Amino acid sequence: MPNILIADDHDLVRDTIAAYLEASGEFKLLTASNLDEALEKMGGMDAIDLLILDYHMPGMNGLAGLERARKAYPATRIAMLSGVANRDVANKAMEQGADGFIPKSLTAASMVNAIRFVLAGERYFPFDFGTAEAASETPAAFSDLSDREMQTLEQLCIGLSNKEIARNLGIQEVTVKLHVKNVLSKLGVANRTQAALLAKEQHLF
Amino acid sequence: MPNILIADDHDLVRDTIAAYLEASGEFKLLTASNLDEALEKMGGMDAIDLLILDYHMPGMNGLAGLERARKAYPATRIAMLSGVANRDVANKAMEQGADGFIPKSLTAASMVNAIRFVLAGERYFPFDFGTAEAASETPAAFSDLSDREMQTLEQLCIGLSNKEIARNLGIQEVTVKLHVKNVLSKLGVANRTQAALLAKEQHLF
DNA sequence: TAGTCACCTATACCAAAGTATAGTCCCGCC
DNA sequence: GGCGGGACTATACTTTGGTATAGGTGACTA
Repeated sequence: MPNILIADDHDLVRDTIAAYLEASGEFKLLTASNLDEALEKMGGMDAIDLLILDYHMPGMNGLAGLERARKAYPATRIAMLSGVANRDVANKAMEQGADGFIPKSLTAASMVNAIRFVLAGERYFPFDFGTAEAASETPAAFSDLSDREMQTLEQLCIGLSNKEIARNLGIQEVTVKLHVKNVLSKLGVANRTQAALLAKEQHLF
Repeated sequence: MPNILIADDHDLVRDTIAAYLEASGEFKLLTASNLDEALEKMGGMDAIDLLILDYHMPGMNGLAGLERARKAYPATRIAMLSGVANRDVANKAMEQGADGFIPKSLTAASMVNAIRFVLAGERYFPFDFGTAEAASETPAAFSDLSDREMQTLEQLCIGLSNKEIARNLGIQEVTVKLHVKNVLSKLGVANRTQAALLAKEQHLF
């Protein structure tokens, strides 16, 4: 029977999903409440066939945690679990070596199918997830941003001033102003606060 | 056997929790994916003993949805379910007539106990939840804000300018500047963007 | 009654944010 | 080669944001 290790910081969610999967009689479940605990348990038991990681969980830092897990266990199948991530995040996860992506909008039955799929060696990616719903794909506006503009936006999202951003990026304040102006017009917002709020809402940083 | 209606927009979370509860053999479960659907199902079947509402769900608008549900069904027991809410939100939920508060940090077994509790006519509130963890209680800084300052902060959180805020609150722009200044110093942040981000991070608006 | 506090307004000043225009450099592309 | 685009800088300007100080009102309270 395949061993599955599921890591999610919400005990309730993790335990009930684990119980649901175990009830199917097809899998053996282990759980962890953060990335470090998950990696540790992997070490003790190398017979884990599938590692399921919650996108929002201590130690993850977005997709950085996925990379850590992937490097530590290049052979293990890894699936991402997320309630908020949009399609672009899912795409990036797949690029970074995830074997599957399970949005929490999936039904429980579909999740089981997805897991069977991944365990069979396929990669599971629900291309249709969230299509019709509101703003599930990163709005086109964000992909229009150039590299520098994106970096600037990232700094805006910590509430930094133009001067601080200039120092951090090693450029002049005037240049930052230019980038900020472009960001605002490309995102269609009126000021830096709205830009930061919008980016945060889309879970970009 | 008591009837429970659980409403959560994440199909996966809702279905697995429902399955878990049903597996206990103590309850009969119904589900809904948003508040309107939940209220509708209540109407068709007035034998619902417990309504479980996710704090973040279409139609909820924070605790406004709880109030709607409470008004529509004054006699039904209602519990809130949340993965992010802090203790202050939980307190407010209890004040507004919730009979229980279930953080997702609870274990599955504790949730069942909590539900038994609520169905028995008690009010369930996990006083210890999130005590030791990071920033689970609304930082003191926020409670220092006066009414007007709080209203001003709320407007900041939509990225409005001082002028717009002044118009919305029916006061002069200079006054808004005063409120903003006070908010910044009370929250210990450098500018309006940081204030907005901080408030959003604490899920205040 | 005096004190305190939230709230509002006013004037004034300086710093920061945002706009506009123009020009340089580099790189990839037709 | 010429072209366009991204990144960067510069100058100059207007608007907004944030600080400082001072003063007026009403409400609640010692």
